[in-house]
Amino acid sequence: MSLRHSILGLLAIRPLTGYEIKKIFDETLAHAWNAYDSQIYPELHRLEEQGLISVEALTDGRRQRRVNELTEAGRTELQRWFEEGGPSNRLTRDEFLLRVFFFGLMHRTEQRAWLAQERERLEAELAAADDILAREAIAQPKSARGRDLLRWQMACIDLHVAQTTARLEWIRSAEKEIG
Amino acid sequence: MSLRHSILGLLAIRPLTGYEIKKIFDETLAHAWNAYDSQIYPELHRLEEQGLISVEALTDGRRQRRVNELTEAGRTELQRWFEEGGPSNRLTRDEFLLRVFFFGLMHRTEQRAWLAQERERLEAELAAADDILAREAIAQPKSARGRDLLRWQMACIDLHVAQTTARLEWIRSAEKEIG
DNA sequence: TTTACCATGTAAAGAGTTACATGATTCC
DNA sequence: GGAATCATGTAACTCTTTACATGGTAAA
Repeated sequence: MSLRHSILGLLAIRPLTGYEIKKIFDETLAHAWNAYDSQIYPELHRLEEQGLISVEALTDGRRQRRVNELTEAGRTELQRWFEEGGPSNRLTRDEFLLRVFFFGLMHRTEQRAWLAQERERLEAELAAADDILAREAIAQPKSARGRDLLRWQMACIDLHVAQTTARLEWIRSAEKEIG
Repeated sequence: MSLRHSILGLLAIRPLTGYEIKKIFDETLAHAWNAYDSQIYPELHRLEEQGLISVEALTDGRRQRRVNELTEAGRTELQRWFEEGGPSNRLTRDEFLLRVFFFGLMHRTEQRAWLAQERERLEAELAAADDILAREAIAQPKSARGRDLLRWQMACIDLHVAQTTARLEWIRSAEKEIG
């Protein structure tokens, strides 16, 4: 149930609409967790039903928005998640590694084509991550809390960058080896 | 549909029973892909229905085994997967990174406890990977094909180790920073 | 005889993906 | 007037997880 906690976590920072949540998922949180609208909106309704968030339905002019805010019960649940620490027993599922595992079954040309494609994809991903890091580097949150939050959010992207870089280097050396 | 292709890939090496497939998943392939028995057995039945594998039901004594073998159609499908290269649009879902993202919301003690727990988990994982690598290093496949297959399988684990090491180093530096 | 391993599944619930559906507002 | 963005959803399907269920064989 990490979708649930990723939403509760965002709402612990400030109240948000479903649309804003999706934007944060796509822009910043994408390196750690992401979800489709069609998963987010129903989950918000479930959270409301269970009293973990409260919703204020606004109608500015004729446009409707639902602002979601964490309740005390929601804050408690988030805290529980932090404390549980979680065994995180999830089985690994990584299509990239799966293809590498079966690389010996592929033809040389297929190997080359796939490596080149993945290299380009990862390079683009790294560039996008660098953009975010550069943009946030000039952000000057006013509160100490804001600084602390941002610092770890950036650390999360840093780690993702480090892992992606390891993968990219693996690709480059594999490309050299194959020739 | 990567479960399907991970199974077809294994059967391209040699015919296997569901039980053997699960063992390979757990021992070697676990670094790339894994699945529960309850997912593997039904998938084998679907693959048979669709003619991608053929099954020989054996009864040694009173014990039953179903040996699964790739058909020509199965080999074609696997080849299609290799060629398609795949956009692999999957959204990222990494509970580790998710927790890091929200680290600023956690208390110092929770941060410390969680980092220590994850560090131990990853250290154990690395040790297990090293075991496999050491075991396979002394394996001497007879055919050139066998050597090539094994080489990339080990490369897959190497990459997983590199990524895990990056994560572990991040944890260690985070632990130092928190104090 | 009991433990570890071999061997195969079903059922129900939960999570994620794709496709469909609608309409308002803002900026060029 | 059209494109981009704001804004919220439902339905159907697929994939994954957890729990349940059964029985054989080999070695200590």
